[in-house]
Amino acid sequence: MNAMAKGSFRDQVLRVREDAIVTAVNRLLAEKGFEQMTVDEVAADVGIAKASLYKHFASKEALAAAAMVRVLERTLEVIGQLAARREVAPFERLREVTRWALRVQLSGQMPILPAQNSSLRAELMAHRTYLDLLVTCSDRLGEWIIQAQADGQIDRSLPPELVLYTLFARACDPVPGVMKSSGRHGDEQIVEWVLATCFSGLGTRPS
Amino acid sequence: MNAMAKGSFRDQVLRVREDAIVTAVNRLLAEKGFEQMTVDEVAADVGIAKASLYKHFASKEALAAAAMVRVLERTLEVIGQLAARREVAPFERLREVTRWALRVQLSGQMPILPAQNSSLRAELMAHRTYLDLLVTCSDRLGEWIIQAQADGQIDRSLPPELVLYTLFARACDPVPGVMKSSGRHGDEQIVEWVLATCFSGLGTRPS
DNA sequence: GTCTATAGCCAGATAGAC
DNA sequence: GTCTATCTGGCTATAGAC
Repeated sequence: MNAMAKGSFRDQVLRVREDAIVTAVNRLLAEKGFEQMTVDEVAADVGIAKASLYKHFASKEALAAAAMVRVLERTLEVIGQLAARREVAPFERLREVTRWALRVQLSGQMPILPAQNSSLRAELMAHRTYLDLLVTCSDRLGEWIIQAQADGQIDRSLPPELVLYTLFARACDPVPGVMKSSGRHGDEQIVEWVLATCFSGLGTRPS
Repeated sequence: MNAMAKGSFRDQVLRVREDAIVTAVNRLLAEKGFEQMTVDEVAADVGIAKASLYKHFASKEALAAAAMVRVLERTLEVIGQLAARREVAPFERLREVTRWALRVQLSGQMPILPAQNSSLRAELMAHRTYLDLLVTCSDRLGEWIIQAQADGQIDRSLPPELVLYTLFARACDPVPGVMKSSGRHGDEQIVEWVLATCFSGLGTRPS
């Protein structure tokens, strides 16, 4: 939480440690969600005492918020990279972002969407950095959605917000995980199938 | 749990009470999920003491299992009614089942899909009635899926199990609830939009 | 800043009177 | 079967020594 300066050696050690904490939290959030994750597990995973965790982060909610912030930062990086590729149409950019999210999900590193009633929800809604990143992320994706609708590549009768929520939801969908747990299919194959159901739907095109 | 006989008056009273319990559990499962639901809430909602609940159901997991069983029974009823309408194609039947599930979800009565790691999961996997209903339900939907693929109405490149999981997942998707919470759209409109994203996808058909 | 030990709380489950 | 009162265990968070 502190130690933003990267000058001294001690501070760098601190940053590395906090990064390890956030990584552990991120993995546990992906595995079991906020309520089911215990601070003891996080401490054990990082290899330090629970009390030490609380020297870095004020609460369990703060731990989760840090992980959510990092996910959003990475998402914005991916969005930025795609935005630089001017030859890629908005519709394809949305597909690429979703593809990236599905891969992260299948690798067990996508934190579960905070439930509508979670105690986490309130804290996140008061977390400036998180909210700012979320809004930025939504805005950039929202632009692409509207452009894709103008291009005739996304159904114009769908409200852009519905499309946005649908993409967010697909990033946390249980379906890829269930398919993976059968052990019969590779990650890339699952990603392509889920992408197909998301963008093309279950039905075939009428000829 | 007991009192299957409907003979005596006392037993009927018991059945009505247990039905009220299951209804409350069902609502709370839909609202907050298994882990977030507390037995105290259930008792308060029914209007009896917590200890009395445990005279009817052995554990919190047993409460949830009863609710899940009832949902599956109702699902099978819907499936049975659709099966009787021979003029409706399998693809349309799948859409109708999904439409029904989305309506139940929006009315706040669809229990949340049990998470892969939940303590509930283990108990359900040992619950004969639940498993039997789940398998029956999956088999009947699976038949329709395969027929719809043979009819060329569902993408043949998708594994039937993926289609099945996708339909189950859509019944518990957070998207309809989030759309409803904005208060700007009616339930039926939301149902149609979500059905469209599910069966036709986000993209428009190439002409 | 790290640890051990523990406070404080809450939720699932039970005891025992009626 | 229903109640009140209580037990038990697990979890967040903190005290205090080093």
